[in-house]
Amino acid sequence: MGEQSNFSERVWQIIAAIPKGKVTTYGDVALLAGSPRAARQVGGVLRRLPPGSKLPWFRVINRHGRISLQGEDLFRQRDALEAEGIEVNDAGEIDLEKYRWAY
DNA sequence: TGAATGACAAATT
DNA sequence: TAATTTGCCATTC
Repeated sequence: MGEQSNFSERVWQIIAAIPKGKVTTYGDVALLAGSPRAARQVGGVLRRLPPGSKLPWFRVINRHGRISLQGEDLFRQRDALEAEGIEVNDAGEIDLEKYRWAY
């Protein structure tokens, strides 16, 4: 019971460390977690977060600088990002050059 | 135990 | 340049 895999633990810690007002990519989180080709699994971890999670999951976007979520979830993520000063256009795109977390 | 899943990314068309 | 396919692998069922 309770014992989570090392990968999920790492992902949670890394995402918790993303500064407010910055974003990072699924690929970078995977890299930092020690599994460079597990970007897809990072998304998997976030997808399974409980609704009330305090983790800043919304600071994670894809390598194109775009929000990967669709529908209502896309709007929720965009609003959360804009709420901390990050510019997001109507297509759900963010300027990675400007907001990327330099870890 | 194994097949299915998928909030990605790189390669190929 | 954009769309599609392929590779990837932790997790779930």
